[in-house]
Amino acid sequence: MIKNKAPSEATQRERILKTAAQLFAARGFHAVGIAELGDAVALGRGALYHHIRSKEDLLYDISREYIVDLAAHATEVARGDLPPAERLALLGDYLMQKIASHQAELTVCFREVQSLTGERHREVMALHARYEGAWKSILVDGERQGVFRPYDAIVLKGLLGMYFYSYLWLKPSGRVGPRQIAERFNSMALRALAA
Amino acid sequence: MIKNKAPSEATQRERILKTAAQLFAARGFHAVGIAELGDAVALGRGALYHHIRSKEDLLYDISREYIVDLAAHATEVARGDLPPAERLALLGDYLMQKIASHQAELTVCFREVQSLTGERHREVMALHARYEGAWKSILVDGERQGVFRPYDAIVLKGLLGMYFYSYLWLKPSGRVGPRQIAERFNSMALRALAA
DNA sequence: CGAAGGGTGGAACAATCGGTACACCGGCCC
DNA sequence: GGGCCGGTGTACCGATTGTTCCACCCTTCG
Repeated sequence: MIKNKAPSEATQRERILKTAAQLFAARGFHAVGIAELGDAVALGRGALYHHIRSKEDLLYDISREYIVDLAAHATEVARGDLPPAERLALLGDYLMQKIASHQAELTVCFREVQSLTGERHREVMALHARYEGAWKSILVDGERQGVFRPYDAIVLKGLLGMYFYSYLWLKPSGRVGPRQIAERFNSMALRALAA
Repeated sequence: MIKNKAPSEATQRERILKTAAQLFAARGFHAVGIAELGDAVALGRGALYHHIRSKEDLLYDISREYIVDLAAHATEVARGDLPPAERLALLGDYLMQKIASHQAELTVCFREVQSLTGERHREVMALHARYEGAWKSILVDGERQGVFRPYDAIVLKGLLGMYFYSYLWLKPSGRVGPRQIAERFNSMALRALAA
């Protein structure tokens, strides 16, 4: 039956993607070999290659999924008609939640982009730019409405760095959860932006 | 003469370190092979290994030099008796200047630490912690003097992320120089910290 | 003039790299 | 029951990995 086969295969692939993300996040894309990944998922190389196309595709699939998700959410929120400060807080919340719930994947997405090549690299970089563009449009809106200072690309880079860099130090078992972290970062951002 | 030999050898080694830093920064430590590095410096593998001990030592030397420098400067400034806001600005200035003037090396220092192993990894991580500790002590001082809000580790992480992340997007030929970037980041930090 | 020694290039090392080919197993449908 | 086929393990591919070894070259010094 298709019904029995499909889910099993899908979960195998998801398991491989998850394990690969953890290994890549911990030691770096090029530092992890196919053999090591095979051991980690308890699969021979032949079986492994039945589920993936290539090692780089693995990195591509992991990175793409999450930056697409972030960009889609941010684009939607940016287009809304909420006050800019609230839109910005929504982006901050969502970002911190994603990093906290999928830290390995987002570490890969942020830190290992450079290991993609050719068209795949360009595509993922374009998605990163799209995400940043959504933030920018909110900052520009805030300026037009007179609630934010004049838009400054450096300020935007600084804010994104503040949120992004958390993939490095976030502890899943930390005392303060992602919601509280987002709250503090959001209020820092708003204080920095307030006209 | 020793005088003729030593400088030549020293500059050879420095040239290797600089080239390695650029390659590691552009494509990642494990993605760059010794053969490629040899080509880049126009040296055979044998000649190359006459100047370095191992590939990982290359990464260690690059990382260590700059985090030691940052930590030393930050520790000294933190111990000073300037107002906390000014001490913080000094750290921000120095950090941005270093990133701008040695972007490849600091990219390696920040992004490739994970590729170090064993004792070398622990040592460099400890230096990073030392650097962060200097920032923390300034924030705590500011709290005691009543000029900063109560110390919050999350806020510190956010501020450091804002500065650090610039290794990714900084353009040496950018319109705004590192001093102006530091100025804006510093004022953002102070607005976020102001009691 | 000969010994010495740092600097160099290149061969060779075992190990591992990502990826492919193929034989086999087990449950499915006809 | 026989053919089919997705899933799997294993052997193997050429290429490249980091590192070592050694013969050479050139300068310097005795």
